[in-house]
Amino acid sequence: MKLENALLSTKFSSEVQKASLNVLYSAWWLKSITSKELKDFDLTHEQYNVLRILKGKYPNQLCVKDIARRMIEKSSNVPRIIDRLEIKKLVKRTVSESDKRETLITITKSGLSILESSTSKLNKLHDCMQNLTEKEALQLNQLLEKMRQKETD
Amino acid sequence: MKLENALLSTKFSSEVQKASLNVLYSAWWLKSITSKELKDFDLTHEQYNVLRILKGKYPNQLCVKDIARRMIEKSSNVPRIIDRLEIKKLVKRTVSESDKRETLITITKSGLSILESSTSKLNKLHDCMQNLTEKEALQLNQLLEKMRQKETD
DNA sequence: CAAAATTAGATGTATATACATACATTTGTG
DNA sequence: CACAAATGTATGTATATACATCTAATTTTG
Repeated sequence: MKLENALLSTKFSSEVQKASLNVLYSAWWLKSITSKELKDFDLTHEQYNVLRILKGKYPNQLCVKDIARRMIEKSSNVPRIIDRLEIKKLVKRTVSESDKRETLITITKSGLSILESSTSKLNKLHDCMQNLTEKEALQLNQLLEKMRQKETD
Repeated sequence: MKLENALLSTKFSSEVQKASLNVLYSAWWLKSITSKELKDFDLTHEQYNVLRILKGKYPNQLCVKDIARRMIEKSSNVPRIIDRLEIKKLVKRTVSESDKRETLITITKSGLSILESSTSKLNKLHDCMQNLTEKEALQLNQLLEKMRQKETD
């Protein structure tokens, strides 16, 4: 859908301003289609993201701040997301021996299993909407990174 | 910042998958830099968005569902955002005469004034980070719309 | 035209975001 | 080594998201 139809607006002051709105809308769109799939697994987008990060380092553990650093949305409140995953026994908390301030998070067998099946479902969705070629995706990545150029590194 | 550095990850299964994460991260990045500016005006991103929509039709009024249809994030709970704007006297609610189910929302003088000054601040921010040319922005818009191609219209 | 279905908006609940603060542990410095 | 500063995590608060439910008004229909 064209942005004009999605927002019922035709008044954009420039292509640059329109691009900002387009990025925001596209992110909402992506989140909402994936969340719909994750619902079958009783996972939120953010819970899935934490599980995915933990799996990336499995069987190593990660502490809360290391997870936070890898989150897409940096202001995510990771301890609270962990709370919900822990209740569902998808992760385990242990106090770090080397630094007792740190809480180490381990993904459980159950967590790995639910991550695997949900990822496979998301990949199927992804294949269905493979509208962009790899070359176009590369171009999109370059443009987004150029947009964020001034970001404090 | 490159996505690899933002997410501390180098394992992307494809440029297409990376593009999804890049869109999500870019949206978070855009929201967080604009929210920082809006804080001076005691406005959230969503409150600002509602005011902007109302101004677009000013001096005409809009009912709640017409605002909702123009929101970037379609799942926004517009009545509650209106609640907060109403407390700050930036908008006014009136029951529609033609259809008493509808609530008509009017932006107040105070709302217009705060919108004007916050918009001018955001535009300044925008100028500072004008990294994309109009041509690149157009290309970005086209790629995002191609990505969303399968969207049910 | 009365009953059923639909629509508009408000409200409730769980989770998340954004940010502040509190507490415990660790590190740095005199 | 004591004590201040910094760090890691948990927790509190306001607002938002996502979605369900409720009420009132309107439209459809039989």
